Amino acid sequence: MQEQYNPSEIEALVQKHWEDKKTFEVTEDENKEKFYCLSMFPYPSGRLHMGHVRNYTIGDVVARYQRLQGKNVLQPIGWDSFGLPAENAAINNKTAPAPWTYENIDYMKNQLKLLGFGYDWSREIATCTPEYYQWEQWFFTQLYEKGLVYKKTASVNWCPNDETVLANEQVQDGCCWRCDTEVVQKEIPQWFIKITDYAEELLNDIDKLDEWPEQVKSMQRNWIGRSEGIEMTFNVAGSDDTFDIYTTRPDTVMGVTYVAIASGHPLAEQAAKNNPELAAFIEECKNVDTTEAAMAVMEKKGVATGLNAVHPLTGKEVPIWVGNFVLMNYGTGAVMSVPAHDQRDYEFAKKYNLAIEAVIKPADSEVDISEAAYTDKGVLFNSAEFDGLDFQAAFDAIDAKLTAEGKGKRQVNFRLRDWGVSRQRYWGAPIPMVTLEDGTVMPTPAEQLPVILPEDVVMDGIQSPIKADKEWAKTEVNGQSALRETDTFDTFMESSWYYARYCSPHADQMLDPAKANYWLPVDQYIGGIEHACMHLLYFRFFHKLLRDIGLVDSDEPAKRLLTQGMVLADAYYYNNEKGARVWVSPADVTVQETDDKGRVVKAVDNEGHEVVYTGMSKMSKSKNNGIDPQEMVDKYGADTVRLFMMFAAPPELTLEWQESSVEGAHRFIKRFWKTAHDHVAQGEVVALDPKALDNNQKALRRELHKTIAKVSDDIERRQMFNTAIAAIMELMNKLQKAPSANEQDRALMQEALTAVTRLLYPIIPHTSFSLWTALGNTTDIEDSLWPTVDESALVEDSKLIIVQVNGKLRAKITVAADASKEEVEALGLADENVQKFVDGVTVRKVIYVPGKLLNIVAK
RNA sequence: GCCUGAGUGGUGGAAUUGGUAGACACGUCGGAUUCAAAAUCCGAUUUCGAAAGAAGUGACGGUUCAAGUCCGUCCUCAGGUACCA
Repeated sequence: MQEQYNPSEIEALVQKHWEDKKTFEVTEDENKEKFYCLSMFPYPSGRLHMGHVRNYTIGDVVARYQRLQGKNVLQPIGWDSFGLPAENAAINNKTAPAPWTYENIDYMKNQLKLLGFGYDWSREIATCTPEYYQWEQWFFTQLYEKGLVYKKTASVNWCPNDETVLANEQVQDGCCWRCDTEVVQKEIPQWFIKITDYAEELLNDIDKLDEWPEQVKSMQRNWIGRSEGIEMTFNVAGSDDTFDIYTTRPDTVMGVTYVAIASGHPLAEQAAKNNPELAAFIEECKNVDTTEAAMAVMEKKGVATGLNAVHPLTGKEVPIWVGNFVLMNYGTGAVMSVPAHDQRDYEFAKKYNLAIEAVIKPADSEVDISEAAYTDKGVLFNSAEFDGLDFQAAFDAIDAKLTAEGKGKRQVNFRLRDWGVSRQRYWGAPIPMVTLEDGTVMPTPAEQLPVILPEDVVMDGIQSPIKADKEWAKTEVNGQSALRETDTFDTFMESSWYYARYCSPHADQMLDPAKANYWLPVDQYIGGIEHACMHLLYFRFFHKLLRDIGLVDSDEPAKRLLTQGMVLADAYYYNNEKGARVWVSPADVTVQETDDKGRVVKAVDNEGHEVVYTGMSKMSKSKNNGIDPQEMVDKYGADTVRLFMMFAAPPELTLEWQESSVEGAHRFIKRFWKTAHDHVAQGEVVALDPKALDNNQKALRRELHKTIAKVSDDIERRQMFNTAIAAIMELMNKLQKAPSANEQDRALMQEALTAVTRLLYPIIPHTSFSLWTALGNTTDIEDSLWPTVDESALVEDSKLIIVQVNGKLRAKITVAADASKEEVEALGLADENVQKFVDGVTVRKVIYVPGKLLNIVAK
């Protein structure tokens, strides 16, 4: 054994051993308990950043821990390799997305290997290969046959200058990020999958996810957003036209003073024919940013159509307005407005001088709507026969009346919308649909799958190469000439089923059900909290689709979920001559001035541009603030980086990146190495005889076994790797100072070091692998078992009791472990310092928490 | 705007079920070792105070023998907000 800790040498040797021995390649084994540990696969953006290191280290810690529990552990990895950044990089670097992506995969794969993650590389998949996406195309055609796929028009961001569709991320302050032209909305036909058919099940099954964080479950419940309400029909006065609205507050319906419809509503278009002001407003609405956040904060505007609607209950006429806040694609494209009891309607009514009629008041007072709407539930008034009813009674009565008159019905609605999967981009899986000469739209026939995406293309930055090349779409189906769909899938499609493909990555079908059912569901899934709603919902949805097509047995894809907090870093940009933002890596920025709170006021980059500081944000390609771990790995070794990352914070917490304490992690490993070396250098040890230990040795052994218990609990149940490491550090601090004078001292040290080596193995596997052998073990540490707690070593004969007077700490006393309340109370009251505080006052009450605390209440 | 989190020393964080606030580290300061330095080792380190003690977990209020933890109102930051992944 070498005296000096030399990480680069150790890590290369151990990694080669794993590779030669195929240590982490696994097959189905019915004789062993399986454990499927999965970290969300990376987008191959170029280099790993600290968010990846965190994600994959957590996964590797869990996988290696479970392996030492004797389980058959599957830990696969792959690449979520379609997506927008590849197109941008291709344009900037004058290459094509495919070679850029494959180069990144090669580079990042090597980085993952250098970090020593125990992946089964034989299962590696890249979603941009036809071997993968062909099954997604096949699956989509199956969903089409089942009636779960349909086409409708939906709006996209359109840059009129570049004549291209922009992602939300590519729109900044309403303008194109490349040319700063104002972006408009354009309606185009797109494919949708009916996730809403599964809304109820997706919502109900959240209750089965008892090992998912409450945070995620709560976010998903709200995202799905089940509501109970009433859909009712309004007639247009003086015409046969009708339109529907949905409300969750039917109790307020008697207070409707106007209705608002979307600019794209047929009634609006009709009314605009003879109304230039309205026509202009509808045109203006086309430029409204339709993202939810923008819609919520924008100025609410409207124009009257001149039409009136007939109130379905009162028969009174109320004006129909076009509102920029109503969208044709969501709900019915029309909303009823009750300004007295809805704040948005209230502000709108005030602005345009529309009537405000209160119909709800608190149960025991009058309602005041002079300043704002009264939005609480209450009791109806000014509501004819419904006066005096509360929310639920009014709901039922109004429902009954509308139903009886055929003007409305009770309905459950979801906030969740169907999943639009069409993208007008090149670097994605082609959507396997064709349009025949006669206009028939149908799935690509099975024998023509996969629809291969050509990789040898030139990106002009404007149009997708498969749209630009008019020949690409031409094909023949059923003896007719036909045109292929040139849109590609949303990349969330690929990431929705990769976990299942890993179980049989080379199967010549979507997945091999026997293998999938052996490994699934995933036992531990790990990924960023930013995926709480979208990816994690699509992932659950796809599992149910796979189940309903007969490929898997289970209802949910993952038993346990750990959502890691994001790694944030400072982000800076400057505007180039075109007005577009250029993001600068924080590594290239010098801060010149900060305010009194330490916030950055002035900073410049290496090229002298004054840059704008936007605060801490998620490490990402788009903001160019990812910190590459490579430099740290080169300097300190993978084990130090892993240890540092796990020690820095608990996994769920957001981590604001700073490199300062990496030295401490490195020092710890060096001390661990030296302690082991010094011990081994003293030669042979005898067997430990617990009965022969003196009190100091017993105390040290108790610390050891307490640490084993704590570390096991911290890793398995709590998933708090930082406190597991802190506990090991505390133990090591004691071991370093432990004597080695006699045989039992050394036997105890041997027991401790072989235990600590395994406790640290999940976190610093290379170092532990080497020390395990150095400590005289003849098999690999991967084939050993996790240390067990010797309960007899934990027995204590005395306990420390905290003594408080009126809740304030006044003494700490040591009592026999089996002391009664009375004994502890007597000892506590007898304490000199306690006496000082109870002297001259009456003891009113004594609270005793057994084995822990005594609180004397005195006045 | 809405949904979901977070806020504790100079810094990262600990306090697991309401029971010693600041574990474990980083940094800083002092010391040992050294011709000197690096590395290493030892000690101190929430604030005020000589001490006794007091104050203290984003702000304000409440519940309790006891609150970082529970309740209410608010502030700040982060994530998501359906085409970044």
